[in-house]
Amino acid sequence: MRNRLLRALPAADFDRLAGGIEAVELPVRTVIQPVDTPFEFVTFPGSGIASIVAVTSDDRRLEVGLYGRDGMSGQLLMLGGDRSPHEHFMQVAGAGHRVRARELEAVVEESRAARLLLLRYVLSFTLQVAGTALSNGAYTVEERLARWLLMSDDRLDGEEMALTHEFLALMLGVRRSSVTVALQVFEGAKLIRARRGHVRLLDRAKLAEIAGDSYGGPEAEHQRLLGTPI
Amino acid sequence: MRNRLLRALPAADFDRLAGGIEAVELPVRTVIQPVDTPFEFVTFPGSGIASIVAVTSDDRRLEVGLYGRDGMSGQLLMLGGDRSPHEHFMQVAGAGHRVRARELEAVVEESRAARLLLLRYVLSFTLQVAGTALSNGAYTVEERLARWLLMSDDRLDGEEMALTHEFLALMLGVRRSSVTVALQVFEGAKLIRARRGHVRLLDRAKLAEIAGDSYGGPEAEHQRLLGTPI
DNA sequence: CATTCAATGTACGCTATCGGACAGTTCGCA
DNA sequence: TGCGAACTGTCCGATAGCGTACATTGAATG
Repeated sequence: MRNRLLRALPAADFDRLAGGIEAVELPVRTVIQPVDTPFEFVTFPGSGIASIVAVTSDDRRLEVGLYGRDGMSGQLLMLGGDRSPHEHFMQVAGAGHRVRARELEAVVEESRAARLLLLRYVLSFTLQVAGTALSNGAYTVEERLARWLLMSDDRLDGEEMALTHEFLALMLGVRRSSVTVALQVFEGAKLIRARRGHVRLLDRAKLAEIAGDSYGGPEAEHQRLLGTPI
Repeated sequence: MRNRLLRALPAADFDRLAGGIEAVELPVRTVIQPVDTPFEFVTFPGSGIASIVAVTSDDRRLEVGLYGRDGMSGQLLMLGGDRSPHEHFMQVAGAGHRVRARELEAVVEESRAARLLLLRYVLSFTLQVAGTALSNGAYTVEERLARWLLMSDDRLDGEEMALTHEFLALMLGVRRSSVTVALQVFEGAKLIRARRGHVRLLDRAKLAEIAGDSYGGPEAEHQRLLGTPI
């Protein structure tokens, strides 16, 4: 059980949930939560990365947030919602656990500690989304790409990530070739090592320098509020 | 008392708060909530518009969200936070009420109904922020400006809004003259009436057409979840 | 009523990014 | 082992929006 939220849940609450917890494989492109569909399960990844993507009616897509072992799919459930206008899908393959939304709701209803824990996660998530709004509005493609790589790396312990330029472009809402060029710049500066369909970070510090204020704020707040790094 | 959240609060909870509720004037540029400062009050505007702005270390500013009589300043308080990395300030002057953060926390702690109400507002707010991320990443200045005007107008019942191009540019993270030009286009098409420091919407339907999917989704969800228009 | 300053209109060259196309490369599968 | 599909590199003209500067207008104030 590698998901940080499940691990941080008070033992009594965890035990109450335990019977309903189900291990799941999360291959790349798995849709964890379809658009505007009533919540059935809440998924807690233990590894891999899930993207939350807004879809426009002319079928453009843009990432508004992401999570891995630090989060879960039911952010809006915690706020009293029953569905999400965004799609959640696995951007980097992984595995995790899931629980029926109703069961989690029941536990959270009764346990103040569980509620506070998950709401603090939702807080951290909200800051991340605000950070995405800022990035998209005020930073260049290169800066935004650096931010994205750092955020993903945070959730993967420096593992190599299986990602194509095409996917990255989708996430950032830019052309595929803009990503290609930016990655070349990073590789030229030995900040990353890129191979067909794979990226590994080599120099987080320099990437953070490039990302500037688009990276770091929400992450620091997460650490402060949840008491653990992402 | 025109704030929708205060009005929707169960009578018993409202009465518990009532002693601590204080009427406040909210002139333009009033800072309702300074950056990274522990919450002291939660402000419920009854009129006017508050902007939530992210500030970078090189002092660029960009709006991530806004609220008026539909919202309150303590979004993060409801999630267990004690401060916000964003600045809240009045973009259009108004008036409202405020309560000590502790008092609101105490009421929410004990009243499930109050908690659910305010969390549903936070949900709606989160969708708005995600909408800002989408707008900033995937829409043109004209589309984003149309969205902003509509969102503001929603909170002002068609009143004229006192706004300069400079302020609008700040909100959208674009040049002042880009706003000037876009407003001219709108005025030329008789969608708005602009005078020095003032804008009034004349044709919401056409503006919504221009804004496209950048406007409407979060607003519809708000209606569905809170049971009232914004 | 004159003055001053904020707000607005406009112009110009510049840059990032787009949209789209195409060729080369690598991978997995037949 | 060879083929086809997916991925990556590169290039082109087009364009939205930038940065900056300056002129004009209107409102408020002495």
